[in-house]
Amino acid sequence: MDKKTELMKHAVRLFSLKGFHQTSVQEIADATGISKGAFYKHFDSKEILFVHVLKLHHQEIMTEISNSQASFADDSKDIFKKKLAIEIERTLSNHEFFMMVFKDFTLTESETLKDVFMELRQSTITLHKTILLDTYGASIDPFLPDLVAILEGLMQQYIFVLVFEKKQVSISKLVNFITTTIDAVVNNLDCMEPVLTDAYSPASTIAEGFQQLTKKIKASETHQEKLLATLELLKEQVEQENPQEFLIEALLVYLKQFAFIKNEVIYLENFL
Amino acid sequence: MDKKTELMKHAVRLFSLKGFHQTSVQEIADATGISKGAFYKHFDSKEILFVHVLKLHHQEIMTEISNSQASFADDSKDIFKKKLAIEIERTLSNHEFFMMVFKDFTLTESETLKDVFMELRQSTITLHKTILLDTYGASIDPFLPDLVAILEGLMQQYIFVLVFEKKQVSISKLVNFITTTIDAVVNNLDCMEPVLTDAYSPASTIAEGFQQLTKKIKASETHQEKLLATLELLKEQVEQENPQEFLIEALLVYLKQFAFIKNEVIYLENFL
DNA sequence: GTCTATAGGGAGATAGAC
DNA sequence: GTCTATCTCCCTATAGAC
Repeated sequence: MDKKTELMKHAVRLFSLKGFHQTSVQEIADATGISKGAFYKHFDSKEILFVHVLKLHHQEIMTEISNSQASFADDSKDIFKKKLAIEIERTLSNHEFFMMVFKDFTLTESETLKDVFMELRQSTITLHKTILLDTYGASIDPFLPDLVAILEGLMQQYIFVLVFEKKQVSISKLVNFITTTIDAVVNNLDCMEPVLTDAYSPASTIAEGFQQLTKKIKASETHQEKLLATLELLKEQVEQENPQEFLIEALLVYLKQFAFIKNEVIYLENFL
Repeated sequence: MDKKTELMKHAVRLFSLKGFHQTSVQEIADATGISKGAFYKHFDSKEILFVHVLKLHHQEIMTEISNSQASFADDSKDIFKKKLAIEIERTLSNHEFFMMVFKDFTLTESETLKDVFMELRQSTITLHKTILLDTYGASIDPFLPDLVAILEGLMQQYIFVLVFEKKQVSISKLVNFITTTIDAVVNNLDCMEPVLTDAYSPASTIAEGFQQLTKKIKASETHQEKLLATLELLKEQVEQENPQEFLIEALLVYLKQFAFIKNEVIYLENFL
């Protein structure tokens, strides 16, 4: 194999593993078994190497999609699906590379930052689950993870496009569009099969809700004991055979007073 | 204002501007008007400062959504829309900060890398426009940019979720889900108003198609002159009052033989 | 709390011999 | 083409005086 290709192969691996900035030319050279000085005989800079890698990846996907052959039985929608499948498969099989952006950003060394990201992400997902349930009712339950994915995918993509293309659109127009899109999907759920079935069951959902609340309360600085005791009592009641409804309600109202856990409480409430 | 808050404010601005890794503690200290040494009396490390900033941002959005008041006339869908609007507005108003991930990744100094990203992105969008048109027909035209956004948003989000939650799902199931989702949206377009109306017109689309092709051909190394001449002839024919259809067709077939511009040619073909 | 000075460690890129 | 040695620069974080 060509030394240039070999360098690129090792670069992809290292970039994927540690991110672009966190990978030094020295490491790439070491992995390939040449010196740093020799590296610069092949590529003028680390950045140019990266550009080559990027273009190669892109070209490979494009070529494969162009060359995908339709069989005679395929209608236009089958072809559509085939092309999507190629793009998704290819991206997934190089997913480390495409996730490099985040690797580069989150210093993988520190676990702290990763934990923070996870925590914030979980909190956002809970929020979205809650507002979807409140709006479309409990019948969407089996599709909840998928609908969250759709909602978040749409929001992120539109924000991205608006920022990058520097477009000005009215937020209300955008919100209406997204809502109508989700309406259309929800109305069509009968014909669909969920993709993100995370071993979904009411029991596990309730447990998850309690767990999140406990975590959040423990992470806070105020009223820890009081809130944990409340939560414990609530758990007892919920698990009892003859729960006292008024007590559960009262405890929920009480918990909701604390703004920093309000979303989590509302989420839990949906399943009780 | 508290020095700690002041440091955070300047940090946000600088991180947004240059990315996390590209911003040094020295710069943050300078902006705040203190020395680097003093910085470390307030935050143990640059990373901890960043964690504080992240959490603050998140908390602000969450609090605002929790506190959003519904008026009496609001039904559940109005509330849904209000909450989405808050989230989108807030994210957009801090968009520099949320785009930091990319700032951090793409070295803003070098224009080369930015250009490459743009070029690849454009090429991907063209591909998606093409396959959407091929599948759903020319009637979706006014919604094309929106449908591309939906398609790309869905694909990216699912790839992200699958990778991050380390889930295994069959690609064909996912592809079916995405396709059915888009079906539902397309069937519902009558009730919708496009958001991304990029001064859309057939004429400008054709011009855009030609421009992309020219660019791509000029960027390549082989058959430049031949292909440019073909393109020029095609342009002439298209702009003529009585175009010779067989010639246009022949030229398109000829151009499509060159794999590296095949997608762009097919895209252009849709509008001729 | 704030400063200056400095430790201590990479990084990207080049020079020049072989 | 490949090596070693080196230049130059910038970084995070700390030490110690005030």
